[in-house]
Amino acid sequence: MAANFEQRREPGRRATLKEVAAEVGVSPATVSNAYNRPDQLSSGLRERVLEVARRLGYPGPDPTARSLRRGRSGVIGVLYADRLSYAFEDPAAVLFLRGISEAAEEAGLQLLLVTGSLRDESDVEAVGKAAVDGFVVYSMPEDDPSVHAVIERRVPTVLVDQPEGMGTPLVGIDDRGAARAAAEHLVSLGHRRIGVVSFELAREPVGGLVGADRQSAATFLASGQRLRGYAEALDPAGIPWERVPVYECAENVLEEGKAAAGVLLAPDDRPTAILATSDLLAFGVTEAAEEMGLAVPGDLSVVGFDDVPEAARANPPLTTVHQPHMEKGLKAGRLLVSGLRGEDPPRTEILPTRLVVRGSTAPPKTDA
Amino acid sequence: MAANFEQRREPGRRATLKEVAAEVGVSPATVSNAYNRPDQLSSGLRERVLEVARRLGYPGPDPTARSLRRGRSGVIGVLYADRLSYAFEDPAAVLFLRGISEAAEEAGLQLLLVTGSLRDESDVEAVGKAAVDGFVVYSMPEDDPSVHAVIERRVPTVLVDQPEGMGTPLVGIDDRGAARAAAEHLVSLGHRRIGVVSFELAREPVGGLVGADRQSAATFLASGQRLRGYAEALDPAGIPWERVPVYECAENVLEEGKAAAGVLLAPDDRPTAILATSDLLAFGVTEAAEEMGLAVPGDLSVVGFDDVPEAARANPPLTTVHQPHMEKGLKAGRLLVSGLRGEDPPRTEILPTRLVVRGSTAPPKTDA
DNA sequence: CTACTTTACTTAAACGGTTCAGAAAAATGT
DNA sequence: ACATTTTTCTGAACCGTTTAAGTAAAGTAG
Repeated sequence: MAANFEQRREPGRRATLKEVAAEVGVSPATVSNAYNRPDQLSSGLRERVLEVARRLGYPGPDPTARSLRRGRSGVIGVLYADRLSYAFEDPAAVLFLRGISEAAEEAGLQLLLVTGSLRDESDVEAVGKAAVDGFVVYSMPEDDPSVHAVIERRVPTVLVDQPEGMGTPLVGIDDRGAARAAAEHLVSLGHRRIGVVSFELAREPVGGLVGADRQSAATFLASGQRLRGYAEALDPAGIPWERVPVYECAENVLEEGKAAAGVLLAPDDRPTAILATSDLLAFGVTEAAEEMGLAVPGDLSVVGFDDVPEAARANPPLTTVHQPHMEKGLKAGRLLVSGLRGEDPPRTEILPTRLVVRGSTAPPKTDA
Repeated sequence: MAANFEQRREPGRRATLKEVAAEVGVSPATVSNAYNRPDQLSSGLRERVLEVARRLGYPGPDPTARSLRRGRSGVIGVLYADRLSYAFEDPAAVLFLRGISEAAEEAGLQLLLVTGSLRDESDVEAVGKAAVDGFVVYSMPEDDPSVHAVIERRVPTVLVDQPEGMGTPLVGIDDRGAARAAAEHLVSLGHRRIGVVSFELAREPVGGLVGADRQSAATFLASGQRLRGYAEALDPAGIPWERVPVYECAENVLEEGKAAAGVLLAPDDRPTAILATSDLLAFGVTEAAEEMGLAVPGDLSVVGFDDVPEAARANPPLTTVHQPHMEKGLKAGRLLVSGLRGEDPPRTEILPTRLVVRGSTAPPKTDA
């Protein structure tokens, strides 16, 4: 008795189930049942167990031990390419996370944010160290070691915005078709000199103008497909893709969009329109243009991609490709959940997109 | 591709460390060392172990088992009041999460998002079921059972925007002082008829106008303190607080702000200014006002709280109280990390705020 | 009052690793 | 060649639970 009392006061050490059992004078199994299967005990004893637990400061069954024994953790991991902190910078990613967290809540699961392998090799471990029942892999280049690590883990997985891989369920959009529509919009407005601003093409982004070789080597599905989509619209319109300058940004952030614009808008035969593969980059382009004294859309049309909420509120409102980010997260999450239940979810879900024409695009000025 | 076939995951059990050991013909300890302490093996044997592991499809030590044995999980939990999906709706919360995730990355930890107890009782369990080494509790009413559950868990914890509790480290701002400044700003502009829009005052928000009794019973620290701050500025200015209408929103979302405005702006002696306890609510007020044909700031001044990035870009730009959300997350995260290391972190960190006067406030129209 | 079902617990074997205290073998010093 | 250190690997306890299978006692049917 006295010993137990002492233990309670001891800082640091928490009581264990076994200790509670000893104190009550029952077997550990009974204490476990008190928490997990109340119907297996007389309610009197259960009360007594709970009461002793309280007295001893036993916080309930240890989650880790329980997970080990039960074989599942009740957690789903989200693998994101960039540093976690960037995930929160991109409104599209935030929306996606929101969708996923909604799916997680539905299923009573929790969300573990797992940082992808950035430049650093050490972070591949993170995937192996994550105690999760399954993964959602969001927007990673296909050659990323972290993605490989996820596959190696052999847990249910859903890929998002990625090439199909080994029969893993997939959620995505028709990047190529959507990009084509964006480019066609510019063509139909009469633009002939067009520049492209893309985010990372592959794991090690170069940052700067890139040629066809690098473009076709893109391992970041979204980038690669979007560029192809642009090409498919421009080429037939008599705008040879080889002559279209493509700037690869090192990161999907506004600042990089500005930098890109700085380069693309420099030459004398400056483009009359810019296609950006994300709204964030498009905002950067707009900002840079305005700083250079170019009016949008008067002197320069800008098209984004994503249709984040800010796009509609921007000044001018951004013409962009809408995609259902939150729904993408929700779908991905639900697919994973059904995978966890042992069901066999549909292989592929392609979500619809649409071009939203707003105020950032207009016919080019007829150069006098 | 043939490679795909090869990698296609075999159905059935994953190999365990023990099986790998058996196959290689060494003890489990050696396999464990191959992964965790390479210096304890001859490199030749290590190679052999890793090779067999690969062949058997052993994904490396199970994270859960490892956590159990090691006594730590490498995960920090973030407890947020609302449903997880709402956490991503409030830009302030997103910024905070970003700060936290940065701190987590610094320390090589992962982030588990734990949903607080909403209305539902069942979610208190979530806290007990989370396999984490510590918690950051973000902006919860002090009487919330989840918060209590966290304390019960007896793991290192950092409270954010909350009353001090049991010697737990705390990160916050001077809500009262900041709110006072906001209200004083309106007073100095000459406003006499002022309305207040607050988010939840306690766990079970009422939604509607609330009297002094409920106000003083606020368990949501931020709300309570901000109201007191407003009162401290208005009372001495000859605007008796009892006469100031206070509308409690059921949730911190734009729509609720609109609803509040609908009520507050209805009467004949409508306020010339509104104090909102968050920017999100302020946006709602502005939107409602404009729909009612009231110009901001011409007919109505609006002051927010938080200074989320959108505040500066809004139309008109919102006058609001700036607080360093991301830094708050960063600080909280770092405090927790040092707590996990067994260090004894400072008890309390109060971060600075400042009133940012922008375009949504102006002197009241001199009613003719 | 006997045979059979329930109820209320207990036993003991997992779950999948880590780690500390050795033991055996190899390397080093003298 | 012998004592000593270093390297390489093993044994076994342990982390804190859950759960299938079993047992004793109590309840029910006939």
